[in-house]
Amino acid sequence: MANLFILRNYAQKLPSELPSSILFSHSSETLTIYDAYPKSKFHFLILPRVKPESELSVNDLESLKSLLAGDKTRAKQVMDALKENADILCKEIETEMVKRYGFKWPIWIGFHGAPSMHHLHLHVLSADLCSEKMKNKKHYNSFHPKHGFFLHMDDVLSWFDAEPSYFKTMAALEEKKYEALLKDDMSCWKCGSAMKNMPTLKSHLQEEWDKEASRAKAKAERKRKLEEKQKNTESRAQKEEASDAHTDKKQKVSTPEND
Amino acid sequence: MANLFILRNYAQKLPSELPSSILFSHSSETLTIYDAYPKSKFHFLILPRVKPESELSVNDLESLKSLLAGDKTRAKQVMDALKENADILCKEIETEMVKRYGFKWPIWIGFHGAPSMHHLHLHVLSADLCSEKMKNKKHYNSFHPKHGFFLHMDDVLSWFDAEPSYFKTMAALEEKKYEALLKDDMSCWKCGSAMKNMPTLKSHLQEEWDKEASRAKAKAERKRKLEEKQKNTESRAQKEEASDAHTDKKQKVSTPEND
DNA sequence: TATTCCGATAGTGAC
DNA sequence: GTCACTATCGGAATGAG
Repeated sequence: MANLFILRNYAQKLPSELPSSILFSHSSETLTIYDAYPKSKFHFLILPRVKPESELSVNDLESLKSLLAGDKTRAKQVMDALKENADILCKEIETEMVKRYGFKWPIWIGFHGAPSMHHLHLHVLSADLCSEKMKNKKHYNSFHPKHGFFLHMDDVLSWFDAEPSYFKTMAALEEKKYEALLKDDMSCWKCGSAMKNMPTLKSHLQEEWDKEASRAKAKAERKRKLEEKQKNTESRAQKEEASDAHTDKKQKVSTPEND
Repeated sequence: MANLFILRNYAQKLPSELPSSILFSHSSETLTIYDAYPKSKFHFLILPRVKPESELSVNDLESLKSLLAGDKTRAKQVMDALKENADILCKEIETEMVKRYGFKWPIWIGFHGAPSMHHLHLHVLSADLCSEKMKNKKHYNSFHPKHGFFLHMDDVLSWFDAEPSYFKTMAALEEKKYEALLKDDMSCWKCGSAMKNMPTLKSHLQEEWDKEASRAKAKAERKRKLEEKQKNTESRAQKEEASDAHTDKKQKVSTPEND
């Protein structure tokens, strides 16, 4: 992504004009592309498409800031379209999580408070931040879910329902304020412990994810065994039913609790 | 030189205890060693030896600052011994310059205003600052002959003959003041032009030395030819003398001027 | 906060 | 200002038309 305007470029094209190595999917209002430098195991961008017939110009769609500075109703329509497609994307990511890793884990959906690249883009990425492309503090802090630079979609949507003065304050999106956040010391987004450099952070994040994977897989294994047991019980019950049709010992098995 | 006390260690040993890879020569009062990380084509250190019978302790010899803070007469004796051996060393370096490079160039003799290594050490180095070991700004500024951090021996000796108040001021050698000099922007010690980074500086210094070498060799060549011509003239004169003994056309040939 | 390249800068550990 | 190692920080170029 040497070109700061490449997203704007994509957003003005027809889906058929974009290679499948870039475009993952599309809707009438949005394009979903692979982030060229994924900062998590799964990382996509959803862009609002630039349409000649739309009342929103390419300049309105420059960024979250420019969008929120314009007509609020039209802004909300763009946000809703992005949100809708993010939710669809999440389901697809989850399917792929199970296929590749055997379990699901959370997904974050949000914007950067002070993006570098032109054209509004919604980040949809898995909650791990484990990636070779995660190379420096700015990368990391920009996706830390509690640090303030990463603006969760649901939080941004809530601004629309708040007091107009609050909306106005949040929508100002002062670059300086957000840029400063990127220089802060790093901490693990999961356990909160201080991380003094990138190598340490990256090892730690890998460990956190490995723990998460172990837990999830153990849970999946318990569930599988329980279901197997239930199945046996059912088939035994069926045999018993067949041989002793006047009794019914079948009972519902509750799903194991989260741990 | 991972050990900050290694010079003190050397200074307390007998010359016979030091390997020839470290010790170049010695006198009753001094040791001349090879700088382990030469910042010029020739770079030596002269250390005052620590002697049990001396009135100067190892602490007096800790640094130029500590030496000048003590008895002035004894300090002057140490300085004179260092100076005497530096002058001898210079002659030996010059001989080696001619042997290796075919010409001589200046040699700097002086102290660092704020040394890191313990035990007083006088730097004797050729005026080029061309060396693989010259790696950063601090290295360079610490030997720049006009920057202030490098204290030329003759200047330091002149303090002894100045007003006591001036001696006291200069002898204070405030570390903070000298350390600050090392952070200044770099400039060529020869032509004064600004040098914005080390690679640029090092190429430039190499060019300066190459020019100097060309000039010196051209000069040496002119001298050689002139001497040859003189020799021919002489031998012709001898022949003429032999054949015509009553005339004397021999005349002195002046050394060519510096350019 | 697009990446990448280059180089300066900063902290550490050395025995 | 000892070195060597690691990592961070800081500027500049970048590509396309």
